[in-house]
Amino acid sequence: MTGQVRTVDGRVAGRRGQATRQKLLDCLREMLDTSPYRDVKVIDVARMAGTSPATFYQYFQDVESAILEIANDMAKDGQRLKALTEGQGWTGKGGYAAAEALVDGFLDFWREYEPILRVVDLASAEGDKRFYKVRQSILTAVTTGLTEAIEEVQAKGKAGDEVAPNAMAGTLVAMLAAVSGHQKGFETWKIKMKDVRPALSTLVFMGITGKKPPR
Amino acid sequence: MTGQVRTVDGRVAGRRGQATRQKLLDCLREMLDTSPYRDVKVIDVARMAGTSPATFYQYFQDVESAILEIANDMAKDGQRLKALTEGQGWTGKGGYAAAEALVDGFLDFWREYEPILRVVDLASAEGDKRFYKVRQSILTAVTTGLTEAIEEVQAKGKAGDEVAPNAMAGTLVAMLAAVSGHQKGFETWKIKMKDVRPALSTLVFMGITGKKPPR
DNA sequence: CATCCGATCTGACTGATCGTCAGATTTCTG
DNA sequence: CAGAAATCTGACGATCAGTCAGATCGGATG
Repeated sequence: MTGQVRTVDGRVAGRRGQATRQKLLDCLREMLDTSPYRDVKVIDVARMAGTSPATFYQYFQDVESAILEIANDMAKDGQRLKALTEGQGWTGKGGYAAAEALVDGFLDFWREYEPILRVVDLASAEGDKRFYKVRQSILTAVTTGLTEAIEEVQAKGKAGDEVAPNAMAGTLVAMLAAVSGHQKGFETWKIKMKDVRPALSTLVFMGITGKKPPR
Repeated sequence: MTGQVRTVDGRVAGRRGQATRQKLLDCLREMLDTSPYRDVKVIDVARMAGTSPATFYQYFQDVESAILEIANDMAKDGQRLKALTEGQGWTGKGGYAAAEALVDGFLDFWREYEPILRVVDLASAEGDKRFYKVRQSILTAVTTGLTEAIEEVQAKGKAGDEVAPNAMAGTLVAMLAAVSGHQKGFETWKIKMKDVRPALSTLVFMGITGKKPPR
């Protein structure tokens, strides 16, 4: 799957090439930490990496492609979120703990990759399928996990015509992603993340079980 | 508040000037509908408006400032969302209907201003205070409305140490904004908006009342 | 209607970045 | 160390940002 690293013109990159490429990616990521996406210039990234713009274009089609690369690595790391939906039952006290773990996992993950996820979100919303795919690869795992959990709960209960499990799961995941992506915003405002965590956990729990969490 | 329209160098714009300015804003908005934010060029906007780049810079500092202008108009329109949290009680069947109305209001609003909201979201997350303020002016009204609703419900009930009302409200609003902003994404995927609406309404209702909605 | 004047627009320019390519430089191989 | 392969870069044409002085427009005046 993860084929060898190649240059734009298809040659396989050697040791030195890989190092340069990686350095460019690192610098790009740092750049995104500090500058608005719209203002990230190839020339700045190259300068920071101590190389020339031409070198950048040897390894990447354009800035977007390079970010996509970083995003792919991130998505690989993101697969660990999947585990947070599996294994434990979702009812009762253990269920609420599971909800809390899921929430914390999201918050941490988003905090770590915040600038990249911003770009991924934008590009996805703008219809770029490559980025949409990356975003989905992170969210899908969690969404399907939650979908199964909801289906299980609904099967157990007398279950009338409930909310569609996958819609509820998708909504919960979108909520988690959104709040995670605006952590700074919340804190700049009058809302403490300390209070947001239980709010999220409660909504996740209620979305899955349909009940108020136990105290 | 809404002072006269001024050029960059402080002169008050007359009829012709206002028309030109508006045309530029319209073209910019159309541009954002079709091109990625990062690719929107002043020169293209000017060309589309049948004028020259120099004219653009007569009315706007840069592309961001112009978008901010559009965003401000949008925010003004967005104040109508406030009404959706007021007036009706949130308990029982009427409460669920209110939740549905709120959800629909959000979905419609976001659909209408999608490309602008994308940029507002990004710029806010990137720390641009001007855009953050616009975003807040839309969300705050709704958030405070919901906060009051939750406080009211909690006061009525025996209310132990519940979730912080403003955190819950902020979370619900973030959820609504997120899902609204990814409507296309949901549909491209396997989730129907037809199913998402009740999921959202249910979460809103449960977040406020702590109970499952009545059937 | 001719003239004038402020409002408005634009051609033209400088500087910055993009994206490319041929050729220089470095590293590897034997 | 020579030769080949890999890697890097200076330099270039094209595009866009942003500025300014001067051209044009449109209404007011006599």
